[in-house]
Amino acid sequence: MTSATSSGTRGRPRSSDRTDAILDATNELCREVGYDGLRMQDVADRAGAGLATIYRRWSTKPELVAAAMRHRKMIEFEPSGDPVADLRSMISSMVADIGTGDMVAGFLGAIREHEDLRAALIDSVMAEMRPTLMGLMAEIAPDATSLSLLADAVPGAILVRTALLDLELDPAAYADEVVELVLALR
Amino acid sequence: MTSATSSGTRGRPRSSDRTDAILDATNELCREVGYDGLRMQDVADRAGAGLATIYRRWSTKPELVAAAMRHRKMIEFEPSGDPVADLRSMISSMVADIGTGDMVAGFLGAIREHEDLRAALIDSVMAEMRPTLMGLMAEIAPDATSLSLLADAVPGAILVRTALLDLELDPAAYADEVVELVLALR
DNA sequence: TCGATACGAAAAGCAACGTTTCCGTATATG
DNA sequence: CATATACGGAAACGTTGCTTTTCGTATCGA
Repeated sequence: MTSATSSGTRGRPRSSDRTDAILDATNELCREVGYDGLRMQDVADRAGAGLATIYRRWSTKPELVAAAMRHRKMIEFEPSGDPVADLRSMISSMVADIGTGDMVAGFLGAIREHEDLRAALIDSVMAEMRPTLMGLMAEIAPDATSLSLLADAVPGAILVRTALLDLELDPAAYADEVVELVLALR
Repeated sequence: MTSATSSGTRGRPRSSDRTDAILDATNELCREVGYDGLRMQDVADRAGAGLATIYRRWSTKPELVAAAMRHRKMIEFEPSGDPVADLRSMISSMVADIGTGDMVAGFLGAIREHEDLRAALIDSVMAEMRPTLMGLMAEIAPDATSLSLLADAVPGAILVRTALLDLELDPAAYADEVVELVLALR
């Protein structure tokens, strides 16, 4: 039931089974209760692991969360050729991916203190998304000069509405709002 | 050196001097280190007060911070008649007021747990600003249909750039970006 | 089979910090 | 003047939650 990462070392190798279970549990809990609400003991319980098994791999909570963030796969996005439809579907995924207010809120506090966590969050949430987003918008409104502002404002409004105002955000409806704005820039 | 709030009660009255000093210290420290970084002991030290003097007035940290938030005066804003100039100046003030990333970041985590704190933050930062912002944008681009999205996206982009990306945001430059976007919607 | 290491479970260790309490002193009402 | 409360300073209390350690057992390489 285990696949070993057989190095040249002696003794029982670590189970990549356990590693994945822990990272998955971390991601699930992050989404459910946010960074602050995440307890190491809860991660262990959900993964069916012991605390020692976690700390053998990552030495602190932010390191674990950063690793978990990098572990989850990017939003898969396959362009259909219709930039408006693509933009719409991408924004929808983005809303769903950013998730509840709880999730993001705590992170913003935590990344102040842990640079590696910030990097992981940005890589996982922003870095991949931003060029795609700008590319699609540029296809729709080629002459618009404010696209880099929009690239920050589109996720920013999600943040304001979920984390600050605590609204339930409908992915499709939000996508429509953004599409309408970009279309107005043609 | 004190002005008393002489109620019908007996004993030495509380000094409004001390109340103001504590609220001011709270606001200063919030701006410097954010909500999470704010220590009750530090508030007391900066205000030259004792912890008992704080807790005699507010029973918890979030209550104190909420009170401090409501205590600071709104952004004063006097319309000049030129909506573009007014929008520019208003956005500038907004960037300066929202302040460093530290400030907002911790708040987003804290307001999840303290509804009164959320209300104070929204009243102090968003409530006053939003109608003014939308009004100015509507003057500039009367036919635009995306103004309510922009009303969340404009502060949202500030959030993303300061709290998430940790960029230094130049108030005037950011105001220019927003103005340019709104002008494109005419 | 032996030695080294991993595993889950449980129990300490321990540091931070909000909150409370105590002290001696100051300042109000009556 | 007597009483009640506020004040600053400092110490104490209590909780929370990350991190470490210990235990008996399991699983790998040699």
